[in-house]
Amino acid sequence: MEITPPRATELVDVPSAMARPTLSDVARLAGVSGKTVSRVISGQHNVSVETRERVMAAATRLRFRPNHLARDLRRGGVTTTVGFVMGDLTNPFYSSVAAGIEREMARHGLTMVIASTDDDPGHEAQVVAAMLERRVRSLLIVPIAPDQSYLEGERQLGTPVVCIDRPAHNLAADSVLFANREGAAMAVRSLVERGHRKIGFIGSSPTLYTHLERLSGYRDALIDAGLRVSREWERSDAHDTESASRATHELLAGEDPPTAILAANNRASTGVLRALRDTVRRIAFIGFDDFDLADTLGITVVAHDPANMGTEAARLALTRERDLSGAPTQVVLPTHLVHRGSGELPPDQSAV
Amino acid sequence: MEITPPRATELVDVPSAMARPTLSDVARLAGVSGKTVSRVISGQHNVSVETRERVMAAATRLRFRPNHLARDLRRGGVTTTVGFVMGDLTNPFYSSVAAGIEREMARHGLTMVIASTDDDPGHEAQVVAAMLERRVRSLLIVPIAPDQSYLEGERQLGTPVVCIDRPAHNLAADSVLFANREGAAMAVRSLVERGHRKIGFIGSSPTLYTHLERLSGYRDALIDAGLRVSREWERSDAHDTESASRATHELLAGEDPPTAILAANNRASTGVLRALRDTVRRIAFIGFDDFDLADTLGITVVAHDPANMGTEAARLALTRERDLSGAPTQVVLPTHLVHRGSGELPPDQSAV
DNA sequence: CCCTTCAATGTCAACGTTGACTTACTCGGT
DNA sequence: ACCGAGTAAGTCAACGTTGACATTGAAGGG
Repeated sequence: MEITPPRATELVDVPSAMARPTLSDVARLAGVSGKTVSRVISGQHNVSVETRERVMAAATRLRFRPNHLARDLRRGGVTTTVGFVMGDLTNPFYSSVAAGIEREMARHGLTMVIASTDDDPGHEAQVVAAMLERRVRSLLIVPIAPDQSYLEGERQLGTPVVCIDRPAHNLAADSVLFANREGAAMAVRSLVERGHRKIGFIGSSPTLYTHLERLSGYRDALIDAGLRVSREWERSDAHDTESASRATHELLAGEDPPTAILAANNRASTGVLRALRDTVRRIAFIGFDDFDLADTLGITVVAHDPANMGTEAARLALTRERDLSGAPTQVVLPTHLVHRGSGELPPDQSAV
Repeated sequence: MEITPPRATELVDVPSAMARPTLSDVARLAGVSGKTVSRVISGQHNVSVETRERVMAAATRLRFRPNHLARDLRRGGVTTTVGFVMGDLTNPFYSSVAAGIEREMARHGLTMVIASTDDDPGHEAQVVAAMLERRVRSLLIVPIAPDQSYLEGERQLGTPVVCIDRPAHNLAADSVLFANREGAAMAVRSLVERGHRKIGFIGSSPTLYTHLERLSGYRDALIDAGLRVSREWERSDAHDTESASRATHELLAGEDPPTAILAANNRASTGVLRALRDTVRRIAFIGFDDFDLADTLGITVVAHDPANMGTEAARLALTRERDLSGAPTQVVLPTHLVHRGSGELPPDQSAV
């Protein structure tokens, strides 16, 4: 008995992956030229109804999907994609910003590409390069590297650059920021009004713009109130929840501990709250950045709208496309104090 | 005195946006052929050192960025981009998944495109189409539409499809899921062990896979313990924080209120916690999905690892690329109970 | 009935890059 | 001096689509 070898057609009939149909495949099946198919799929009107239907039928049958790469290339390399470069997608602050960008861009038929620098300054240029090579039509970035001058050329070459949450270094780019100083100052003033004289500040990094601004606001408000500014009450090394918690413990274990604490960001807040749970003293607390359970927990915060920050950034980018040479715009979004109880506690007498 | 008209060169010298330099521009400046530039920038080795340096210098001078679109097109339309379609980027669960995908893909030199369906089932196909037209090399999706059969063709055309958190409907795709039933059952068993006989369930939607699985786990565990299953204690209409909070209040205001509550997801948890704050009774509580402050607040949860879910999904997609015809893989990631106090409260006697 | 106008469709080249091939040298061995 | 092998470089076409322009035929005006 002979062993029948598989027929060639059998092998051919089970392709692991057939090639995607192109416009020409559709054209052949519909019996028209490629150009006509092009017209149909890009919705031009000068095509007869019968032809249009025939083309549509052929396209559907072949499961044709126009190749956006080819289209963008032909149209001059300007894509319908915008890039967003941020530090850590896990941080709800950034993801809210991303959601705001995504929504606004989607309204304009644009798609968002995300890349994370993992909060590594050395990673920024690399991640940005990957986006530019994909010809994003604009670049929204939360700058982390100490210098963004390398983006000047891109701006000149027609790619709008918008900085989010922090201004760029050595680059005249549009930016969207929060009223950081004023927010921190409001928080301090509110605490002072409740009788606090010793207020701690827990922040992340002395090189970070938002940290510095908020710290300035904090100091200015203390000075304006005629109070003492003390380095002892300022911590700039709370990079994450863990270190913020530790910093809080240390602050409270000091000789002359504060009766109130201001946390410079959401991560720090989480850490401070964890630390405060272990203390019998009732420390007043205000956090910068609102968060999910803050209302439930009665946490007073300096609130703002991160999604709106994304929206505004998207708008700046879209506007900039139309006037590449104009002076950079800086949008400052308001912060406001949301009183929920934790920031309204009076100074704990046992701590004095 | 005559007015000198601006010289043509002056006008030309101030272009609002000059065209991006191409490979040929670099070639011209370096005095070599385009192909040689191509070799240099794509790191091929058969180029002399001097030529390479000359080309690099020219490229730098012109701020040349290779056009990835053109490259991908020439190379056969397979890009270095993967698509992630999810419901709401604001939900920390999804953003953690996204972070996991992004990280794993970045390790392989791939970029992630994100699009949100805004939890609108009708939006899914549209968003997916946009990605496929951009020729993402694989598609990771949190399915929301009642039917994904429209993706079968894409799979056949060589685009891996991986479903995240929920399986697809009418589509043989790889998927990554959590052990939902088991997680919910564990939570119930733990509550029963502490003496609870009446346990409430607050979930989001009777059409949602995770909801149904978790509800099944809850019911099964009750039945296994010989306890009564009552529709009165099950709520399937807590779509957001607000409604979860309301549902909790209603549950507790009932004739025979539960002494413990299981929330089916992080949004529901937030709502339940808000509602419980307004109650004098001490209700035991367990939430599905871990969250930032859960440890600080002493909230017992059914925990899992969303970032890992993203990582696994990315791996499935990468594996699938190499064997498009194999049977679908289903990865089930473990859930485990994290005891923190809220779930270990005994039944409140005043509530009996 | 011819000429214009316009709608429907087609032809061709180009977007920027790279794979397949070819060409021009150089070098070592005999 | 000659050949084969190897290295460095170049030529050309093609990826899938669309803009510019050309062609066809029918309708409408005089």
